[in-house]
Amino acid sequence: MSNVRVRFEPSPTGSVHIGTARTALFNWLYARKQGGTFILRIADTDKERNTPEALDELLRVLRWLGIDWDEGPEAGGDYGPYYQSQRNEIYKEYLQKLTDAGRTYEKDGAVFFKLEGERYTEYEEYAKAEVEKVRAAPVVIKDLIRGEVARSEEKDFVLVRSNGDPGFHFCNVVDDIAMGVTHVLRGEDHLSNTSKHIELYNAFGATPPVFAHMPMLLKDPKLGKGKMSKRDKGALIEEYQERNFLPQAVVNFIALLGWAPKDGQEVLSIEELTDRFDLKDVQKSGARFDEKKMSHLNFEYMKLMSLESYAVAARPALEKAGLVNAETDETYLQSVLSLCQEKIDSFENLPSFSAYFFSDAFAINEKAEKKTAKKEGAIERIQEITPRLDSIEDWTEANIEAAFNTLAEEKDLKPFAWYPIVRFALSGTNSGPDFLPMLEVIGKQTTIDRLNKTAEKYAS
RNA sequence: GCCCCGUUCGUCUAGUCAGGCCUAGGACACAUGGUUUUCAUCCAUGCGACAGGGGUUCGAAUCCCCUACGGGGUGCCA
Repeated sequence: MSNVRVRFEPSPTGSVHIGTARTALFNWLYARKQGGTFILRIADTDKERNTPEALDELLRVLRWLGIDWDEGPEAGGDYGPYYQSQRNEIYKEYLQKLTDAGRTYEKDGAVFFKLEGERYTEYEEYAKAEVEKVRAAPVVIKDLIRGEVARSEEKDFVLVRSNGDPGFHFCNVVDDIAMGVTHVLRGEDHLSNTSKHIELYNAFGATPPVFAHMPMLLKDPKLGKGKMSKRDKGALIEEYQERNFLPQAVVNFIALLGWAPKDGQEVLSIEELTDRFDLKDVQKSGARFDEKKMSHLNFEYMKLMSLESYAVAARPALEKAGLVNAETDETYLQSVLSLCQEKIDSFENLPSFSAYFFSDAFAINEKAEKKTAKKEGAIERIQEITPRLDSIEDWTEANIEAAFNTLAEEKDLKPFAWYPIVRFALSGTNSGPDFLPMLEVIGKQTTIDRLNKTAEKYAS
């Protein structure tokens, strides 16, 4: 194991944003690639917004994505506690160090960090007020993605709020020092704040970690400006869970947001991602999320699955639609699914595509109805083929095909004359899986019943 | 306002560090055609970008400067 130590520090305030998931993933990927340690640290200092349910949800989502942690909640570790709400003694201790060094002062009940340098006041447009500023020496941020970035802090900032809670910048740096964090990978929104953090490292006499600021995930321009927010469509991992996306597809997709492997391969398992991952290949500019590409990746994974695991993954969507239940015969389910796997690009579309295999109460497509059942001679076609099919003893694809061919020869037509109307009678639509296998799977009795029913219904 | 980061097809990106191999490659999307005598699969083809301007150079997507545009920060949020 290398000495690389990275951490992911989410605040458990509800659902998991796709950008949060990406930050977790990139930290995890880096730790695994380097043989380092991945720490999960919970930023739960805001008591009103943090709930135990939200924390459970967070852990559940991480596990669903296949992200595990070496230190943190439920995993333990030598640098705990891993909840910021339980680290007050440590914060007090570190605050004392700064106070002893003469780097703090109190104002309005809060504790501020005192920058070093010449002081002056200036009218600031942003604050719309005269503010005190400091000409502090620039600090250099060593960033694996952006190179060296120089920036100077110009205002003292809050360490401990007037209600006694330590603030983000302070907790962040103290925890990273105390936990021996070596690399900090986070969103670009923290780049400007990093000069505060380096001021703090310097004040503690600690060596800053190596930083890597990842590009922002941007909102679809049609929806507005700026970074993607939790309210935007596609922004929440939970949405993909509900829509029965495959976790490996979600992981693959978010890994490709702001990063690309050198060899250009796009469909990558989490092992292959780990193997190829390199911070040098992370993009500098913001990335926009494309649901179509996400679906495409999902389909690629759906096609790669064995029929057994495909069936396992398909069940939730089919059960939600009320088409299958625990009693549904697994062999039948798999034979239906074997027809769908190559055709259908998402589990959320599976129920509408396959409903008629499980229920007689399937929807009737009006366009298909017009093109088949309501056409001249449709009933005759059904009446011609039904007895032929009924007389088949061994209901196999080959025998079914033979029945159609024999009839077609007798009538001097092509089997195609019967296919569409039969497909419609069985499925209520004019599209679906390959025709003959579909009949075989549906079974003889159901086929005959539906043909008779359709003939009756459109007889007048 | 000030500070920081960025800018290659509609989108994700390769190429930029070490300038010529780039008439800029791939993927998704889209369009057309084909296969599947169904289709949402599959195959083929097409469409489509170096933000603009100036420099440096024999030569610039690649290096430098300016402008424009985008993003972020500037919170007793994280």
